[in-house]
Amino acid sequence: MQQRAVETRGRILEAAVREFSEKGFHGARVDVIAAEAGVNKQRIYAYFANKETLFSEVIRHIFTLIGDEEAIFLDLGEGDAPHMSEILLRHYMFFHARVPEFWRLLAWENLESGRHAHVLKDVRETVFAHLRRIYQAGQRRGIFHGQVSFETYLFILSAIAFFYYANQRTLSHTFNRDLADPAMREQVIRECLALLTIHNHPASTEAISQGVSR
Amino acid sequence: MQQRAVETRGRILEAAVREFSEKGFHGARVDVIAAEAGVNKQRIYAYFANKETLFSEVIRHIFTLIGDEEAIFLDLGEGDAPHMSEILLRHYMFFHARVPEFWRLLAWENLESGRHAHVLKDVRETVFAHLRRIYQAGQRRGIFHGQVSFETYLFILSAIAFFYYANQRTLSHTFNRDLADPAMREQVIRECLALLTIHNHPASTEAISQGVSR
DNA sequence: AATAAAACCAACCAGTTAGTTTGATTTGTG
DNA sequence: CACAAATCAAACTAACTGGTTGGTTTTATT
Repeated sequence: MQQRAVETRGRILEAAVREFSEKGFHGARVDVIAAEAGVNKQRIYAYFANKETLFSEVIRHIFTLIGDEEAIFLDLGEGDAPHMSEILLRHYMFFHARVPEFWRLLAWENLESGRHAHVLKDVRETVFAHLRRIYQAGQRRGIFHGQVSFETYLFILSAIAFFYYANQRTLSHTFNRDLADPAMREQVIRECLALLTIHNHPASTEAISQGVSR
Repeated sequence: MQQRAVETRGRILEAAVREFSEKGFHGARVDVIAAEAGVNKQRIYAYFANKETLFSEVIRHIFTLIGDEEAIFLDLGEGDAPHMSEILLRHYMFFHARVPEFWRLLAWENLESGRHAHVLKDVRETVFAHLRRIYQAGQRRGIFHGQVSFETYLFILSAIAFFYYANQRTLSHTFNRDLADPAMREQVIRECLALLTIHNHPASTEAISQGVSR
């Protein structure tokens, strides 16, 4: 495959990510992807067997991306346990804001088929194993709840970040608050961290949620 | 409209709820809805202007349902504050398990358009106002965090329940746990409640998450 | 029994869409 | 330059799908 062909294939994939994440598998149009990529429709079928294969590649592409970005967590050590919740929550919140294609495709995927769940697992395994060790060390030091497993802990953090974006429209309406506003997001992050942090002295809680410089 | 017609319209709506919640607006097929309702396709257009109107009715129907079921919270009083988190979390977890059409349609709606957000707001306003009063009274008694608003509190509970179901496939895979198993669900509920409850004595946390008879 | 609403049957229409084909043109490389 | 890979243009097919139509049958009501 020549360099030019590689680039064309790449442009198709990028356009497909946008189209599929916006409208899902059934709503997406192959002709739109071709137009958006500035490419002849025929080229799509030159590089991808059919619409479904293209969709699979899109999922694989975007699921790999979150795995790659999570790699920075490998730099964390046991000493980072006290502010690990904040680091993780901010990472996911910002990631979802920066790459809305991810949470959208994840949502579509869970609604429409769920055939690509294994991809997500594969790209995250290593980092999660690393984080689990830090968490368990933190548990022994009393930073994290003894009865709350690492899985549940990470589940809650993921749930907060995902739900904040995946239900932004309905939430903004229901609570009469504009969740798209960064200031609002900052407030929610602080409050969530306050709720998830163990406070040894329940009376004084001013120290928390002041943010950690990164 | 005769009684028979009312029933036919009802059967169409029920079939439409199933079809739309399974496949979303674009994936759903009018012919399938007709077949599932055991009704002639023509009847659909006798009672609903078009596919989009039918979809709106479906959303309205299912959004009203959650509002109706939340009405039992009106029986709660300030004395229930200590176990309010448990009552709410269990309610939403069980509701999502019993009526998967709700979280699915909510997810579709947020992905596909978001035009019906106001419906959800309208049906929940009254109950939420009631719960807010209990929450704020609880805050004054130290049961809930002083810095965490009622909105954020309810947001987290909703996020946990929604995410647990909306991402069940990917989560089960990633964490190597079968979230469809009721025992697993029970464990997650307990751990989440442990994480969300204020513990005055961080060392002893056995007392919590033993469940509250309802 | 008469009437009208409700429902059925089945063909049909028009627009859409994934995927193909044919043939011409451009571009990079030996 | 010569050749092959890459791309374009545009028409085409076959299946699908939302919605309609015309004529017939069933069912409830008076």
